Amino acid sequence: MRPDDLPVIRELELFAGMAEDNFEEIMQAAYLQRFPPQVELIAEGDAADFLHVVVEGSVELFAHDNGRETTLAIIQPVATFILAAVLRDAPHLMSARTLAPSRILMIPSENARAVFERDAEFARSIVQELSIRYRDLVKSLKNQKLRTSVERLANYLLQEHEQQGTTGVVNLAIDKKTLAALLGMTPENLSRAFNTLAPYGVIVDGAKISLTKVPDLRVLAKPNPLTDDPGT
Amino acid sequence: MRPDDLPVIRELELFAGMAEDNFEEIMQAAYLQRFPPQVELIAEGDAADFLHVVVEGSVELFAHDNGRETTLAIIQPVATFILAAVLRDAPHLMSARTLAPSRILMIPSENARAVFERDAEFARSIVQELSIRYRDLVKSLKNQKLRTSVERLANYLLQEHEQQGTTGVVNLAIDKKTLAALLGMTPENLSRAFNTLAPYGVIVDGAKISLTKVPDLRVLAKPNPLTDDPGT
DNA sequence: AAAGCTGTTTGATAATTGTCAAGAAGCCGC
DNA sequence: GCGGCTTCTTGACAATTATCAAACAGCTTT
Repeated sequence: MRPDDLPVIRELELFAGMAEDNFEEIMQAAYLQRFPPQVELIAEGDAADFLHVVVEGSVELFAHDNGRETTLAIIQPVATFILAAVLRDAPHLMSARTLAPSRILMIPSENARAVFERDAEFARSIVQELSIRYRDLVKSLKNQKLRTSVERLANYLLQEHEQQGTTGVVNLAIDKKTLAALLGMTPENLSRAFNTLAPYGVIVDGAKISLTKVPDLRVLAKPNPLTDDPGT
Repeated sequence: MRPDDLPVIRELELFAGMAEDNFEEIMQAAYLQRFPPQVELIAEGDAADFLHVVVEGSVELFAHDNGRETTLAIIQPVATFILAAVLRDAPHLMSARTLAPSRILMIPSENARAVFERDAEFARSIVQELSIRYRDLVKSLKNQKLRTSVERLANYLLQEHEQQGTTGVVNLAIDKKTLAALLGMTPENLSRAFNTLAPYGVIVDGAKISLTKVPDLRVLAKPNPLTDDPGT
């Protein structure tokens, strides 16, 4: 592990409050590994042997059923994933693969659970983290059930637009195939959805999306904090 | 509160392990109330003032967006709901209404959080409960994104069939309008989905559904523990 | 029994989304 | 530069799902 990685991980909300010696115990059992893109880190149905932390790069959580595949979330650094499976010592419900070259911290589940049992501050953080993740999932489900694919795309663009600094340009961090899966549609349909949004000032140039009529786009998208705002 | 309610609540996994005096503190601050059907207990956007426990009856969790409404879950006794909002002291993402005449235990959020801060056993239980709920939501999202409406209905019937004792008959506990919303479709479509399942031995007589060709139905539904089995 | 509910079903039609096939655009290695 | 590759887009079509309108069934009320 690089010396400058540790403080960054320490500052993750999940670890920030815990006792120093517990943090050290966890970190000594953990190891940091580099992965190239498109490596499957976790497969659905596997046991949850490690709590994962994306330190660098990005990770896609996806799932199969029925011969189809969908993307459930994209994890950006620095964040943990598959916490619930680790805490319940249950099989993974989702698979995970790297999207970019990534560095992943892997904490053996047993160590994470052991420290959780005795460090009240860590337990509190876990509850907060889980609650946030739960609520984000509720939002995803509402998004999926209550909106059309064009509306989902419009809201995604507005969301990214804000997070990227409201400059009038959105850079897609993931390729369009993955974005389509995340938004619950086929790549062909995503392409058509972008065309549908052209009259609302959405100009596509590869991964660079310009938004020239944000107010119009907002009228179409009808963004709603109770469906869109992540992390609350 | 009825004298025989307390032990039932005490045996909920959420409360089972906690210290007796903490349990008493929570229960003294709480109150149990009766509600007729179709009463809105919680509205989206409201503050999470109480942790709710369905002691008797049933509760529907639903949400609005975009002028549409969908059902996210049906809560059967004895179970808690809206735990995540309470823990984060954040606005509700879902509304809740009684479906049947119900008795609801309402625990002031502050008391729940206070005891959570000091009772490690309670904290542990909350983490387990939250993890289960998180995983159930992942399953709902997979169900919604990876299956057609007919497949969702088929799996719902098989699921209920098992839970009701595998007798060849499923009794719908909720009306078809609500079931349609839960499965993410319109009532008209649910009606047609039942017709589609007729060749697979699904016979509808009001709320009584007979399954005469379960193996055939399973071939169509392709049930998957990682998408269907609740509470793991 | 008639009237008025609510919940459900059916029919006709439209909107949305997916599938299959092919073309276009960009990128990489040689 | 030129293939050869991947990614994305477009077109034609099919499947799925929703919408609107009407009919029907089972209630309760009068």
